[in-house]
Amino acid sequence: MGDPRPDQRSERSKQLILDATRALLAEEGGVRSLTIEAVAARSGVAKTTIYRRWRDKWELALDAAMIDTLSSFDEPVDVGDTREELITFVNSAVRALGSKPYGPALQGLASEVATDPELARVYREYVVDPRRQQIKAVVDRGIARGDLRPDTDPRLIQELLIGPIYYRLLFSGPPFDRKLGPRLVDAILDGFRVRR
Amino acid sequence: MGDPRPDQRSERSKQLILDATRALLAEEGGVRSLTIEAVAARSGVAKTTIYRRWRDKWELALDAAMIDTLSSFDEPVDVGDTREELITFVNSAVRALGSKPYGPALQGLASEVATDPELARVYREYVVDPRRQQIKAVVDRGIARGDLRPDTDPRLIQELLIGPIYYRLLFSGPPFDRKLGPRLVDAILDGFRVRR
Amino acid sequence: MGDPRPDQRSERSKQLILDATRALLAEEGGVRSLTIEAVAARSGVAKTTIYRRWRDKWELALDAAMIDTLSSFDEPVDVGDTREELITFVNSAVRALGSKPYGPALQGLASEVATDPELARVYREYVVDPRRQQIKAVVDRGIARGDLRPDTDPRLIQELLIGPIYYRLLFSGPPFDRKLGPRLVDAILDGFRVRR
Amino acid sequence: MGDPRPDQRSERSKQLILDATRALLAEEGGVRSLTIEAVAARSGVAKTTIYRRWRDKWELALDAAMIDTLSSFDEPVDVGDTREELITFVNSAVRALGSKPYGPALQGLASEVATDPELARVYREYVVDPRRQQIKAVVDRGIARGDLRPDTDPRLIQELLIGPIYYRLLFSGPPFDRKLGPRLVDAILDGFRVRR
DNA sequence: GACTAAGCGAGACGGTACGTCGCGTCTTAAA
DNA sequence: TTTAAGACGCGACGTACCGTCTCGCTTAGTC
Repeated sequence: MGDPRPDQRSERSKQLILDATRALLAEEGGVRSLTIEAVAARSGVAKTTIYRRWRDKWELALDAAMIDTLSSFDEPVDVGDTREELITFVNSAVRALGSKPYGPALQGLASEVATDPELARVYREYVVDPRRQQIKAVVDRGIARGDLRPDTDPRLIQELLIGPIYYRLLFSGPPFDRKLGPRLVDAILDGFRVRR
Repeated sequence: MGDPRPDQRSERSKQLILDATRALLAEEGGVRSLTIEAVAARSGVAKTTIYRRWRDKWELALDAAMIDTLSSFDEPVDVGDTREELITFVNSAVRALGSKPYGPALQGLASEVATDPELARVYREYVVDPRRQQIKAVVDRGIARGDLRPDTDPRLIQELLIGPIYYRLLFSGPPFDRKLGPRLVDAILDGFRVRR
Repeated sequence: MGDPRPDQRSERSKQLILDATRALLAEEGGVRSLTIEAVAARSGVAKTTIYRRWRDKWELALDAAMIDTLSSFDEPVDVGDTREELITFVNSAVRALGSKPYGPALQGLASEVATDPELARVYREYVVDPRRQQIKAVVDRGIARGDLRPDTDPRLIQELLIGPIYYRLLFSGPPFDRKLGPRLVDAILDGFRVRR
Repeated sequence: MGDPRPDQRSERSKQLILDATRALLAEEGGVRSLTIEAVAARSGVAKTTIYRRWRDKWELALDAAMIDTLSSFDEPVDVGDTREELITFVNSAVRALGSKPYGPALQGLASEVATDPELARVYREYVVDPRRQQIKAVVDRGIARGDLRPDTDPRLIQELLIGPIYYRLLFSGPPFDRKLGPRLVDAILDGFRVRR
């Protein structure tokens, strides 16, 4: 009684489900080919088992796509150079959105995240907020160093750096090349106005 | 007489459909409550009549949402002040995405536009490209006036100004207030770097 | 006024319609591939033109199938031999039901004739009744000759000879060979009881 | 995996579906008023549940109509009298085709059975073949008794007895009275030829 | 030889039913 | 007790044809 032995099948089937989900997301069709029934079929798991763990396919997709992508984000550690730290920050986003299964998954999830409060909460908790922490740290250091203006708003910086990448992913199309990060960072550092 | 009168029913039912679509989009639920059957029921039109004109509910939603929204975009005409022209440009986007039915519609459409090439084509043709023309004109004038650096890339400007707005709409949430436009414009004009 | 205006296009389109109908009936699929829209498309005639002349596709099919089939029925004229006359009678039915487009058409029409009073009326008027007249004449002559029993009921004779052929067409399947006619006739002439 | 699982709901919904089907078949309109949607509505079952078990409405109708009708067919057991046994045989058919829901169902099914090989297969397996077995037994006994000619063909007998009944049901109309059976049997036993 | 109404082609329309997909729930049997 | 298996109610999909209804255009026969 009260035996704290986790059922091993539980963990195993969870992995099977996530693997199948990632495979489906990476396939032609992205979220389109992601149905609970397809995940069940491919993973050899019963639909019930999936629903026991995730509310619907969007949470499942988000979970599956985030898991190893988020851990691959580079922490913009203090290297003494604000520009470089910002590039590190934005490059992680460019890389993630430009590759599978995260890119296609996010294309498919955008509408749901925008629309479903619970999914938005999860997304913000696991993706938006941690990154805000990161950018805040970078900005704070930048201000301390005297690189950035003291009133620099981290949220605005984040939106200016990340927004265009999502915009390309969703509306105006690729590319997601190496140069994108530096160009964005230089733009928001220097601005486009001519100095007189 | 000699008056080439197109089929009146045709035009009439088209309007009924678009009105019903807009009404549904503006309701609680946005694109979620937009089903072809609901549009048919509300407009008093047969499903087949809808399918005769639009491939699926996404094209219908795009059409319905764009029609009067696009025409409400302010043309950033030459007023001799680049900053003001950019604000005019970005304010149109803020206003559109912040109000019904365009905002909710675009939330629902994002995933489809990102995923369906035909829908993307339409969206780019009717939304992205015209706005690119506008921003290009503004940038060209800005360069000519000596306000903007000669190598200023209109696409980058557009993405920096528009991207964050979409990002809020889809991922990080409101607000879409008056100040957003000026803040974005000032950010990309001046940058955040401290001048030495 | 009140003048009968013979429009020649009228007659022409009628022929086009009937030809297209017969072609469709003879095709793989029989009545299944017979839709008013298909007839219109194949004949190059407007749907309206078809509906102007026939109530629905069943009447059209019946009309098209009967036209040259009925005229091909052999009249069982007086040849002095009742058995031979009966064989002539039944052979016409075997031949008609065994060939296109009449056979397939009747397979498709059976349910409608059984169910739609108006169609039944037409069918009886143009098919059943004339054949009843024929069989009555044969029977009358047979009785007069002393070949048939005086109380011989023509309707029963007709049903015994024709019923089995329809039964094969609809339920138990082919063949419709040469021997079928004589076998049926001999059966109902002689019966199967052993004489003592 | 291949486990025979007696799902109780399964059996229950099957009965609900068949009951609703039989009710609709017995109504004014016969197979005309039989749509899958109507069956679903009346039985309180989902359309998909119907399609899971029957390919289309024809198979459903056949199934529903046959089930208790076939079991009501009298077995023409050996009573020492061939005529009587034949009458027993044919009376079952007269009674079945003359009453609901079998009669109307068969009117509606005729065209489909004639046209759809799979439906024909089912019909022959469950209706035609068993009855052929019956008639064969009767004929065999009749020959053994010396009542019937030794070369009597059971298939021909069956077609002569059954064909006319179907013919009335589908083409020439009622009645299906008590006398029909005996008249048919006597006709094929004695024939109409005058003995000399 | 020009006029005019009937007949025509074209095809949009409201409508019914189709057969399918995938959802999320629920039940059962085995492990 | 947790699974796999899968039936179920449900909502919506997109399609096929139905039979009705304008729309001009064509054309025959009358003036």
